[in-house]
Order: sequence, then structure tokens, then C-alpha cells
Amino acid sequence: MDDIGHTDRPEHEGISVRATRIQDVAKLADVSTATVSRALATPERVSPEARARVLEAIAKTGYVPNPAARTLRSQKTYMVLVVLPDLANTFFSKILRGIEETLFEAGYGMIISDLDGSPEKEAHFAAFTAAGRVDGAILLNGHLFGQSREGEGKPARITIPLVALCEGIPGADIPQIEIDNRAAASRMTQHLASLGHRSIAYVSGPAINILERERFQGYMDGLAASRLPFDPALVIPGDYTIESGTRAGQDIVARQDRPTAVFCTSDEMAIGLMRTLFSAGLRIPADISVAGFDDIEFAGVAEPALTTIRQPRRELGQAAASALIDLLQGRPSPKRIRLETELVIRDSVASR
Amino acid sequence: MDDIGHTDRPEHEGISVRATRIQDVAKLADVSTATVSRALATPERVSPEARARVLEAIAKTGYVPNPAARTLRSQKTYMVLVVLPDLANTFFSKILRGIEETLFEAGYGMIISDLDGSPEKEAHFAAFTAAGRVDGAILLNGHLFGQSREGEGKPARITIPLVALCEGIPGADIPQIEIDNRAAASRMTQHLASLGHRSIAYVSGPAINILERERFQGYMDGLAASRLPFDPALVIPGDYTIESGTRAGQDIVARQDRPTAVFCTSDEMAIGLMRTLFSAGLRIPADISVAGFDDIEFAGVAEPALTTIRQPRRELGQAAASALIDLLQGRPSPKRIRLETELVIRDSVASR
DNA sequence: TTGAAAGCGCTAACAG
DNA sequence: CTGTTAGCGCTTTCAA
Repeated sequence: MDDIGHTDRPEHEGISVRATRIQDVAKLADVSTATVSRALATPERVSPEARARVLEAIAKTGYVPNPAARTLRSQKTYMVLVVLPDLANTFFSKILRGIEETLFEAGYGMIISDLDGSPEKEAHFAAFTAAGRVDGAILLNGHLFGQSREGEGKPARITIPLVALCEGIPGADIPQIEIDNRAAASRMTQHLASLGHRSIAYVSGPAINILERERFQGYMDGLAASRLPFDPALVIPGDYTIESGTRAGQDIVARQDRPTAVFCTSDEMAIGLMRTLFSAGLRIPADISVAGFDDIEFAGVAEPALTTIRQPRRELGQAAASALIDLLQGRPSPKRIRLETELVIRDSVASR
Repeated sequence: MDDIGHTDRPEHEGISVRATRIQDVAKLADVSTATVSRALATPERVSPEARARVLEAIAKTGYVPNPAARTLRSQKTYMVLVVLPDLANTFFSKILRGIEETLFEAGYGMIISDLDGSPEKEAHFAAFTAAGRVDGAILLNGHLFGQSREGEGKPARITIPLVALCEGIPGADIPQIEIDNRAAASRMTQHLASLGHRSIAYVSGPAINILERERFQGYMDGLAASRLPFDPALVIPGDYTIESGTRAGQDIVARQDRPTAVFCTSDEMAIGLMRTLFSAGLRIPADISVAGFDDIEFAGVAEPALTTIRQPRRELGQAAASALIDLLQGRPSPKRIRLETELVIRDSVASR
């Protein structure tokens, strides 16, 4: 049936093709398999001599424990699921690095789930999680797993530890790791106002999005703190993508009475918007200032270089992973962690 | 010890907290566990009645097979490892989608390994692979796993099916999925030449890189086909990153005798380079033309929009996954697949 | 501190 | 077509 199967025992040049098992190590070290297991998991409960012999045997054989067997017995997978809305968004890559680093140090592996806006994918990963392939999950998508798929069967209940990262999940009683979106947006708005801008447009994220709601609050706060009136006409809808930025640019170009500054709530939108303004013959920042949010890689090489809000992406990932590990190991975990952002001043904003 | 552990049996509101096992389904369907297993794996070998009862019982209980037990018994993980040099590079995200799609349809999951230029990470994933956590791997990093870590112990031999994607691995007898880098680079070079450019600079990738060698050959081919002489001074070293593009730009700005066109072998470099040229007061494409390679998302919204080579990223991913699945299921797999690229003409290149 | 022994939940070999 | 049975390799009581 399986015609690529290799024969099991034969030794080629002294190297057995079959993987070393715990028994082989035990035999070589002249101890029981239980002792080998303990030498690895709880070395302090094994005599130094036995431990040394086991370690030597492991080194000699290149033994690596079989994870399936370990998982089956201990009911722990040492795997964590990371759920994100869109892997293509460069914003996530550094966060993933931070997560992976911290997880790795604690002996956990990471499985990435790119939802890609597909409900089936979400159902799939919910089932995956329910099947016990992971010990916990970090959610970057702003909501919990969908519960069941079109009523067939019981919803597989998810009972593993969860952590929400970046997009808080209101109502869910799990640790939330995030930045203070409201304060950051307020700060940028005030920065623009302090430079003399009195007509500051706001390009939003998707209306349902929690980040959007917080950043919009911040925009309002900033306006108020700068004693600027709120003008609904200056709020332009977007969804964080390049394309929506391009569309917002068209909207602005078409206006008689243009704002002097535009605060885009993502760098992607700012870059798309700048392109449209530029094509229409507007000079940035001479004619109009543009600010972004996130500080992705391309923000610094955009033309002009983008003034934006930097999120501590790696640290966000690390903090989320740490919180999850705490939970996984039965330690208490902080309910909410807020990391600081930074206002990065470049060339796309000028004073008026 | 584990103070977050839940009690095992108690039923809350009729729902058992403990996961359903194959035994529960068997009992409910009034068949043996073997029949349940067969109804799932080889339905044609089970009578329609038995199958119906099993399916019903599964629906009723929400049974999901325990993957650890399945793996332990069958020695198959239904997991594939994808090794990439840098997850932050936007070039890879669509490829990953293509891989994931195809894998998913065939019932395989995907684990991503971001090497991030770290040899330890590589050793870690080599061990991971050797430990039998995955059935096969797709390598996007241009080489096989490092063999052992500083001589301690035997090198864990990797014997699972592998596929090389994008960066071919010379000498390795595994399927290679790639584009024709040489032809694509030649085409771009000839495109520039056909527009009247006679001094075409080439910003390279890392010298050791196989892609670089192929693209450089293509550049030479294109020059020859256009009856243009090769001038070593026009080859500027790069490493595909934004920063190296910026540096290449400085090099060009500093020259007395500037090329009229620059062919960058990655879009990142082209974007970094354009920024430097722009800052130095050069107009693109009026003063100097710039071309890229890859067609990443930002190429279309760069200022000016970048003329480049589009790679069929999703299809590349799909083809690699298909080839690996063939191998995994004992079918013959094509040794080499080359997908077509496309010349995308935008605004960063003008005729001379 | 150590070993013996009992499974974790599943699939595959072997009968029937 | 179906059931019985024997493990896959490990961790974890339990007893010494």
C-alpha cells in the first residue's frame, strides 16, 4: 500500500534507520524507561549518576522523544495556535517573531492559522483546537471561535486557555494584550493640531472593529484637547487596506474644501492615499499632510517618509506568549497588559 | 500539580467535558471501534447501514479523532513543515496561502518555520522534523537542513519527503518548483534595452544565492540578445532588502556617469532605491528608469508605480504542495516544475 | 531514588 | 463485512 515505505530494522553503515526509542536509551544506560523519562522531565528526582548515564546514552543515540506518544500519554501537545485575520499583512510578521521566540524558550511550538476571512477556515481551526492538537491559542482576530457549523452535531467546546492580542475581545474573560489605541490616536491628532492643522480628516478602519472604535475615540479626544470641533464630513471610511486608502484619496481629491491633514488609521491606507493625492498633483506635505498608524517596514521608505505611530510589535508578541504560558502552567496571568506606543515623526506631515 | 485541571467526568447540563472517544461512538452505533475507524478511513469497506449508524453517532457526539493516538499508531502526522528564510518578507505570504489551500484539501496541516537567519532555529527544526512531528517538508530557503549541531551526538537523519520551492537546491534529488528566473531576468533586461537604454545597472541578490546566479545569467543573456556590452561596473551588490536598495541608490547617486536604467532583482530593493534617488532630486522615470522583480503588494502603489516581473505566487505554493502530497502518498512526483512569469509594465520605466 | 506495569486512543493484522 | 486483539512510545501511578 505504501510503496515508499522503508524497511524497518536493517542497519546501513551502522546507523539504524528506525528512530531511537526510550527503551533503547534505558537499556544502554542500564535503567528503566521511567528513569529516562524522569531524567528529562524532573532531573532533580533522579540520582546524579543515573542522570549522567542517561544523558550519555541520549547523546550517543541521538534520542528525541516521540511527541505523539508523549502527547497521548500526558494530554499535552506543547503546541500553541496563533489565529490571525491575514498573514499577508506585514504588520503581523514581527508580532509572530515575538510570539515564536517566547514560546520556543518555554518549549512550545507554534501553529499559525490564517483565517483569510473564511468562515470555513475558522470552523476548521475550531475543530482542530477541539481535537486537542494544541494546548492554548493566541487570538489576533478580535473574536472567539465560531461555535458550531450549521447546526450539525454539537458545537465542539473550546476549553483551552486563550489570550487576545491587539484586538481585545470584549466580554471574553481572557488576558488581553494591546496598545492604548485611544491614547495613541489622540496623540497623533494633537500632534497634527499642534502644527496648526484645524481641518484634520480621519480615515477609519472597519466600523465593527474594536480597534477602530478605540482609535476613533482617540481622534475625538485629540480634537477636544486641541479645542477643535468635530466635523463628521471629515471621517472617511476605510478598512485598513491599501485599496481603501486609495479610495479615500479619491474622496479627498474630489472635495472643494480639502482638509489640510489626513490621519489614516493604518500605514497601508496612508500609502495608498498618498499615491492617489500625488497622482492628482497634490504635494505632500506642502499641500496636505498625511499620517499613518503601525509603522510597518514600508513606512520609512514611502515617498515622503511617513509620520506614524509605532507599535512595539515584537514586545506585543512576547507579552501575549508569556501570558499564555502562565495560563498553561497554571500560574495566574495578568488580565490586561497595555504597551506603550511611539510617535514617529518623518516627512509626510508639515506645519501649516 | 496542575491546578487548572478540570475534573474529568461530571456532566454539566448534559454535556460531558471529557472528549468523545472512538469507543463512545462505537457503543452508540453498536459496532466495534474498528468499524468506526474504517467508516472514517475507508468507507467503501463498511456496509452502508453500519456506516450510516456510525456517521449518526459521530454527529450526535461531535466526535473528533484524537490526532496523537492516530499518529502514534499509524506513524503519520498529517502535518507538513514549511521552511522559509523570512516570514516578514511579503513575498511569501501568498505562497503560503497556496500551500495551505492545497494541503488542507488533502487533509494535511501546516507548520511554519521562520528561520530568520538563525542556525539554532534551523537545528531546532531539523530535530523537530527528525522527531517525527511532520510527514514532509517544503523548503523555501534554498538548502537542506544542517546536519548536526556541533558534533554532539549523531546527526538526526532526515528521511521524510522534501520539496524545494522557489530556490532550487542543487544536488538534492527532490522535486523543484520554481519560475524560470533566468528567462524572466533576460526578458526585463531586453525590455529596458528595447526602450533605448544602453546603460542598464543590475542590483544583485546575495552572491551565494541560487536565484541571484540565475537572474544574473538572465541579465547577461538579455544584454547579449540586445547586443549590449557587459560592464562589471554596472553590477551593484544587494541582498533583496529595502536597506540594500537604499545603499545601491546612494552608489548610483554618487556616480558621474549614471546608468539610464536600473534593474533591481527584488521589489523591496527597487522601492528603497527609488526613495534614495528621489531624495537626491532625480526624477523617475524621466531621469532614470527603475525596474523590480516579484510584484509584491506595494509595487503597484509605489511612487511611481513599479514596472516589475510578476511571479505566480499562489500557484507556486499549490504546485509545491501537490508535489509533496504525491510523494507522501507514494505517487511519482514531477522532478521539476517551472511556472510562467509576467512582465508588468507600470510607470517607473520610460523610453530614452 | 527506582522499577514494574498500566494505560492514553487509535489503527492494522488477523480471524471469522 | 466485521470483531478481537495487540501494540504505537511514552508518562505516571504505585509499590518497593
